[in-house]
Amino acid sequence: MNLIDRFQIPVLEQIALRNPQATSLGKRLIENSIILFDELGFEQFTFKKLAQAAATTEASVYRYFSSKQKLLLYLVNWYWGRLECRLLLEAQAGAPKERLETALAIIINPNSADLSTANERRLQRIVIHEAPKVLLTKAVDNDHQTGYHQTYADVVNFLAKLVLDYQPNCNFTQMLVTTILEGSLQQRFFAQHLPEVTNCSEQEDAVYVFYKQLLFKYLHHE
Amino acid sequence: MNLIDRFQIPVLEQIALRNPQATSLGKRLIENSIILFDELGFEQFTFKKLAQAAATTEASVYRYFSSKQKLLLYLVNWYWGRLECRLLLEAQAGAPKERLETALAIIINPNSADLSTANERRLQRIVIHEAPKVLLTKAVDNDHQTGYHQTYADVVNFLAKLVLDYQPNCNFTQMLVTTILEGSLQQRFFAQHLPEVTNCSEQEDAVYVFYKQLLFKYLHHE
DNA sequence: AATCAATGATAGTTTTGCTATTATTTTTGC
DNA sequence: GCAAAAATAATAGCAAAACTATCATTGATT
Repeated sequence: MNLIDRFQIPVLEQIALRNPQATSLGKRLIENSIILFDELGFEQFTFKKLAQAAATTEASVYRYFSSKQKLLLYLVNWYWGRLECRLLLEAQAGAPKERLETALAIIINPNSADLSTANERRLQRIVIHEAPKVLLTKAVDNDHQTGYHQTYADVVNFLAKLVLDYQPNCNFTQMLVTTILEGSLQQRFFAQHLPEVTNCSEQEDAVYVFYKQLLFKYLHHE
Repeated sequence: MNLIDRFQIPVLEQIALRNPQATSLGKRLIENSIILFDELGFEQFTFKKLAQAAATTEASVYRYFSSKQKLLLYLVNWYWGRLECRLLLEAQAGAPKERLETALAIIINPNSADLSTANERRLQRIVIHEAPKVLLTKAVDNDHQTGYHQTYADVVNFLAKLVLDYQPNCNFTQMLVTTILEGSLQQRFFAQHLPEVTNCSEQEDAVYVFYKQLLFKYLHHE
């Protein structure tokens, strides 16, 4: 077990009814839900299909997650949690500018270490395609109060701190960070599905180049 | 009937089974769906509830829209179509910089003319909260091929042209435009529901100030 | 007056999301 | 190693949502 897998993400235990990482069935559910969410999308995904894929029953799935929304929320939090972990490990040393560049690379670069496995790549696709569906809900205020979006907020605030270390005069730190964070994910979607509204081919990493320019040009002018 | 209401949005007729603007029932459906999508959200919205609100039957609703996804797509296209119309009317004259500033104000400013009615404000909230749910779907490639997202692409490309008029050396025009377009909508959501990841209060228009800075700082450096 | 399109009224189907119950297996404490 | 407890399987069932179908009625057109 490597460092990143030992990183605890506190939110996760609140979202699930019981810890899926602790049992063999639980792990099977997570594995298969990542595959199914990726392949079917949120709308076509059902607990019945998940149960079938994980060789269990619908009722058993409900003992781990009270709804498919919660399950997706669990996966999304896992993504942000691991990203936060990588940021803490890799973007803590060096000069402010260097740390900011490292952080940006971690957030945006698709060729980085944590996308090395098929599941990690699936997980990022899930975040890109499905995450808004558990954020843009009438339940968002309750969810947020319960802490279900705290990991995301933590990532934003970690990055905001890096920005302020580099450029203490920056006025709209969080807006800058979320613009880059959300924008870079969105560009990947556009690149694949609405190519005429973006100018990034997925190979040469135009997304990284653009957002790096955007970030540093904005900060240099302050 | 003012100028903007006479502007034809070609996509709309393809999305609906029959033109809802042409009949009294159709208009009632549109009116009430705007209210209901806004108040219930996409998930809780049903054709049964819409039928009840518009004093008709579920079957009749299905004669106008084949699904609630299509109805939402219709409303979202309407939003972008009207925005495109305003851009064409108001951002065509003057120096490139001036036109770009006007366009930005049209896109971002919530106090502008087209948000004067309650329904227009509802429509913008719907675009903010619900639009991703008909974009981030497994049907997106089909939808896009059918032209269901063309109005959005048109808006993006209109803005991209303004950017290029102002700064012909800009490399990532579309990425810049979508970043601002999507970002500014998202900030309104954050402001209301996850205030700690943004720094805009909704009153003094920080969103406009920030994205204007971001845009022009990026372009001046080219 | 006859016709045709739009709407109303009603019913029915399938799927999803979820709950409940009981049986069986597995784990845990002693 | 055994009893108790917990987890899971197996199965059934319900309410609502998302449609589809049918036929009667109204209302506009010519």
